[in-house]
Amino acid sequence: MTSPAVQNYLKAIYTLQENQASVTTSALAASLGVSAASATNMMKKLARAKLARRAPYRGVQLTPRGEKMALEVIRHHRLVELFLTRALAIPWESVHAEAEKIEHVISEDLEDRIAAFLGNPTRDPHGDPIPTKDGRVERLALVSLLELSPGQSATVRRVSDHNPAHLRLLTRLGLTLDARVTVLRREPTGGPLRVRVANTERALDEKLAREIWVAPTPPRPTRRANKNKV
Amino acid sequence: MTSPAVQNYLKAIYTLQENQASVTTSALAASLGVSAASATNMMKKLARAKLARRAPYRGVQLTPRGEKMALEVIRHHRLVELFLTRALAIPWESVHAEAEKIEHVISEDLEDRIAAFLGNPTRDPHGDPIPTKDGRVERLALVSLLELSPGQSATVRRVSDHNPAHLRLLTRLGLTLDARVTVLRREPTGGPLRVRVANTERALDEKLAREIWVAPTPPRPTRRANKNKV
DNA sequence: TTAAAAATTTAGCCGTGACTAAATTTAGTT
DNA sequence: AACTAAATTTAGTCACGGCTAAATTTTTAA
Ligand SMILES: [Mn+2]
Ligand SMILES: [Mn+2]
Ligand SMILES: [Mn+2]
Ligand SMILES: [Mn+2]
Repeated sequence: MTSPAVQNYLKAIYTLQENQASVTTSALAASLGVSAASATNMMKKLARAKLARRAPYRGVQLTPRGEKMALEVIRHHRLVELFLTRALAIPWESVHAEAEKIEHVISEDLEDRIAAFLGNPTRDPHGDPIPTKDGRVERLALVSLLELSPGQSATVRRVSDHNPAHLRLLTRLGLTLDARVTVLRREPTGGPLRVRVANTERALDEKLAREIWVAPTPPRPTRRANKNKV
Repeated sequence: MTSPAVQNYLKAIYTLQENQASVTTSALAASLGVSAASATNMMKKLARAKLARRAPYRGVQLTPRGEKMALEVIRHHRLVELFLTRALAIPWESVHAEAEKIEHVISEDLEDRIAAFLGNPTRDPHGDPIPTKDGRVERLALVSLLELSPGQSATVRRVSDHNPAHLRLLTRLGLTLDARVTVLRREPTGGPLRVRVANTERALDEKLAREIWVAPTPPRPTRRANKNKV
């Protein structure tokens, strides 16, 4: 019923809304690689369809209906990604591009079968949460690796999936999901981040480090009380 | 590069060419559920693109390039069908509709991985041959079950995949691929065909029987020479 | 052979989702 | 407060792939 174009706009708005409450024409246009005029057009269309609210010159916000539809597409996307890695052993840097197309064409029935096959998973291959069928998403409380201070340890929980080259690099560095990483030091502004992964010291480009999301390990307890783990 | 619409027309022309050398505007339009005017338009476009030759009022024929492209889409379709049955146990009556959409969006790389996963199969779940990557298709020498004379036995090798209800019925009747079937008798014109499958007598609608393609079993050898099997 | 019927093409239109260029509004200076 | 720069919207266009209605060609039947 809704076209791939509409689905892509909804998805993009949803994602951009994680940072800004209202999504700006130029942000949306940039995110989709489309002219500002095209974005304006579609924003109006979404508003007409009650999928978004729009204030001219002020951007759009998804309505509950729009958000639900965005989450449905995102669910398709992430299920397909995970399915491709699981069923065909496709590397994590390649699944995004395929899912970007397949997400628009699978039926609800196929979605359900894929989800069942995967055991109703909650995370995609890059650590992104998979929305439930009724449109609920876990909100991950993670920090970028870049935000850790020297000495802090953390576990990799999510990585950006948009740049295949980055993902290949992360694989080579051992920075895959659930990997333990310790920040050693930060070189001068804009310089690389030095970290230790699997007992090897690595230098991470700031751009790359920003795409790695981690759960910090609580600071090593001081002396007594060593067994307060759950 | 080529749109889903173009791919669907190429596929339809290819399929219709199995019967008529030149594909007629109305046949094409009917096969795609589109107006004759729309078919004419696209036929011109395909001719312009050198994917088909066209003589006004006389129909179209695929060029070698057009045929190659048609076979590529058909390969995608049949690989996807088989993959869905194998990887997700989706019943054979449901895979066609899904494949009809997915065929247009998978990359060459994904195609290759699916083919490898399936062990480079040569038949889809309905017995249709899967074209090779370089565009070769096996031409099956089968006859419709309807054409057998009473007493003849045969093996089911291919069934039409377009009608899910028919496929479900065939499953219930045991008329799946490689099933042995014997024609008992034909009721008066238009009447059902009586057959035996798995030691049960069944009545098949003419319409249904026409969609079942079989390899006839050579007539029972007379007396001597009973072991000439390979 | 000719008239009627059927098939095909042409003409003109529409919605979708892009685009560029121009107009307008908003945001940031001095 | 007034300009200027940046962002956004409007206006107008395009390709695509549909459609209907009318014109034309081919086929069939009288
Ligand atoms: Mn869904
Ligand atoms: Mn992705
Ligand atoms: Mn291919
Ligand atoms: Mn099929």
